[in-house]
Amino acid sequence: MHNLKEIRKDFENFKKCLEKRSVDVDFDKLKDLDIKNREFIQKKESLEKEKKEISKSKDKALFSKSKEISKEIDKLIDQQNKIKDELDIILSNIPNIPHKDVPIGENEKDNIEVLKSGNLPKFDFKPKSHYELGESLGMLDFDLATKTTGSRFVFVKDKLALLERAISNFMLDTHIVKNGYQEISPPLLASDNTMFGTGQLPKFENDQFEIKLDKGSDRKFLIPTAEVILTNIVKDKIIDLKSMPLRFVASTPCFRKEAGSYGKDTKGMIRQHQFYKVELVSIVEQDKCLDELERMTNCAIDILDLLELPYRKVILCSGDMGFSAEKTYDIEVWLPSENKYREISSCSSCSTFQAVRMKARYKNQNNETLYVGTLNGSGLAVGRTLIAILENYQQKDGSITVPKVLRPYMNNLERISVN
RNA sequence: GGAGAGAUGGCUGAGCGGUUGAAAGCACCGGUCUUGAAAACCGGCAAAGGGGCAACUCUUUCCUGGGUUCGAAUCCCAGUCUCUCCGCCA
Repeated sequence: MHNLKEIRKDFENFKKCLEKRSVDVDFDKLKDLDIKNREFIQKKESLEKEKKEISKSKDKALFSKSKEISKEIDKLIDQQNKIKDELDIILSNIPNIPHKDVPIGENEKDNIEVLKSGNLPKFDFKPKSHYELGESLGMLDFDLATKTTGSRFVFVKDKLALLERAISNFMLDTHIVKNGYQEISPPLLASDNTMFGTGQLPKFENDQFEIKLDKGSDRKFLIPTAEVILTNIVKDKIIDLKSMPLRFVASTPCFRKEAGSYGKDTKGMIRQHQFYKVELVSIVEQDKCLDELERMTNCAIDILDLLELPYRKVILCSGDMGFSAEKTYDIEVWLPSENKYREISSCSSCSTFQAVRMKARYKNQNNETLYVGTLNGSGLAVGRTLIAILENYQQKDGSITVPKVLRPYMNNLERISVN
């Protein structure tokens, strides 16, 4: 969420910055509401002052007047709240402003490749897709998931289940030991307030799975990514400067309705309602966001290097970025069956956008209270890593060679083949 | 499910109708002292919002929402959350 004070300073510039994201915002209304809001505040405060003085004077002759003022104040508060609510609705639906480094564009076609690494595998046969491989091994079962649950779910069985677990553990260990992240095993449900903090609510409610608890308390949602719950660790806090940066890693299932993507990637496990992901979150001083983004992206890339998978890194254009991001790198892994790169990680700096929503702050050297910077990135998507390994390490007979770094996590298994 | 206790500033923790935005301690920042550090001593230190170019100033805030009162952290009602004990489940 944007800071109204900042917007007010240079309203035209704010408008211009958001043009890059091609969003539909009623700027005139925003400006108008802000002015009205402040008018009401001023009126209210002057009455409050008057009332306070009567109370201090303890002059009985003025007590009845004080009562009248109270009524007037109530009216003003009512009116002011209505305006404030309208203002907040508009404000909470405005996305973050792209950083100046971000290329301007409309969609993924305008993203710019900044790095390419690894050798594409050469096959003397036609490479199969991950679902063909998994099904013929008898270790990916989509039909069974349809029977028990519905579409866009999968049963991962046997050695592929072990592989999935190995991938997750390998990534966690790397980030914890080598990259200095603290491991967290978080709740998989988040309150509506938490979902608001990272920007999933109110705008993207339709993408979320809501859980009904019996008690009439606030709403709960299955987390669409561990980013939500990890970032909100600092919600409503003023963090000690000495404890920053905070770096968290978690491996969790993620749940997404994927509304609006019907018909896309319907085959296989590229796009599922439930998938595992190892997530990285950093909480940093606000001026260190971009440095941390480079660091975080390198942590994600590290995994692909160790797994010896070919990939490229792209910087997302303004139109393709997520709601809360100021700058995003996607890392895409090579998928032989599709003959193209597919997203396996997305690392974003959200500047202070989420911090304002969460009220997450710190005190700097000068004892000023500032909003923190927040970053999140996949390190990596486990399901898609599984896919990438299946496809890139496949053999002519349909077996899969296990990447060297994963073998210690799989009882030194070197090859996955039909039992 | 039954019975209690509680929710106060970055943290711990007093206050229980009228300069209390809130004692004290810790933490933090500045200074004195010291060869340097520590200790000791002195001073500063809540947040949000409004007005002002600024110095500054005003308002709100002691879990949330109502109520009583000229006046509420303090009294009343409702709610949320946390803790302890008993039961239940693993």
